Amino acid sequence: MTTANDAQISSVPPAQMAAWRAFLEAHAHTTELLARELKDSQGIALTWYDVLVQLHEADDHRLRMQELAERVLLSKSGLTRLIDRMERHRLVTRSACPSDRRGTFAELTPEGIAMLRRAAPTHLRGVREHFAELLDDDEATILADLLGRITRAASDATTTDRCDE
Amino acid sequence: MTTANDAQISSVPPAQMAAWRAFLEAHAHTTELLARELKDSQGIALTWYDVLVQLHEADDHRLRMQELAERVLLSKSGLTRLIDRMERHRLVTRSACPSDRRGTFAELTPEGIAMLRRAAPTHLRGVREHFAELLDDDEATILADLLGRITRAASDATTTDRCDE
DNA sequence: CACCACTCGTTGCTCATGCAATAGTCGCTG
DNA sequence: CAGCGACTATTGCATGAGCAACGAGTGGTG
Repeated sequence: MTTANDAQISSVPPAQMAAWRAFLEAHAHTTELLARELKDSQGIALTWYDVLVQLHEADDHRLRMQELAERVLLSKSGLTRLIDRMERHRLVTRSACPSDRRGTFAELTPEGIAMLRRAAPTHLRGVREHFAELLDDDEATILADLLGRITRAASDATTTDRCDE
Repeated sequence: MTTANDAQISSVPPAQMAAWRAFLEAHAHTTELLARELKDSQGIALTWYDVLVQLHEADDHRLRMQELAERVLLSKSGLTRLIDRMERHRLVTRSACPSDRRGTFAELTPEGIAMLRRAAPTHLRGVREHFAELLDDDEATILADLLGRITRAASDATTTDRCDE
């Protein structure tokens, strides 16, 4: 396509490629470790914990399904089943949205709050031990900045590529 | 609830917590984007591409199942099925290991190599566009260093916690 | 050389997730 | 105010992945 096919193949500079691989490895290993620690200590999956946190941070401890799906980085249907399972375990409940009858709220139950309180120390200890303690404040700030830049670019690409791709 | 509990709950400093969330978001968005680009252009999943790359980099374009599983960050059984599917598509073949009759090699076929050549430009363009171009060389080096540190700590924790947990 | 603990890869099972299609609802426009 | 396009959540379906159990094979020890 261009003068050299090889130029295209080697088009990611070595330092950036190393960073990319380090990024993938770090994510896989840390999340696997955190997921296992949480499962072993409380018997719940990381996705469940994430739902509990998001709901806890929301007004009235509840969110619309769509909004929650975006926050926990899951598809709508994926969230529907996840909330099904958590509802069976009494950690959340569904309730109708009065102002829009299409809408459904997922809301934290007292049991859900209790579970969050039990799980949080385990999870936060894990994040601290396997991530936070390895970074000083400056490094953490730099990291958040770099990764925020990457997220924004990816989000832009996702929203715009309906048109320009 | 109490001062002690709060201390535990807030035990990850803000800068590090922000970095952690940025880390999770960046990973979710970039991998989803890259996976979709690869699927749209070549019809293959990111895991397939990863297998092709790992085999291509290996001596004789082949690896033992176990070794390959570790490199593509998948469980043994997960890799078994993945190689099943790729074998059906003629991208890889299995062959016996002569020196250890328990062992199996997964080996790249010519079709596999061809697929890799077709997919690589798409994927590398994606990595460049959505990741590499957003970092200068110094930033990439810093990032690889920080994340490498995190990976090493997680790997250590994974291998040692059979004993100390 | 007989045994035994370990390793390797596969299989059965279960769970988790995304896509496409669907039913119900909303609100705008003619 | 009737109708239509857009949106909300759920469902059917197919795929993907891990855990535990298994059968075959290996290598070290008595």
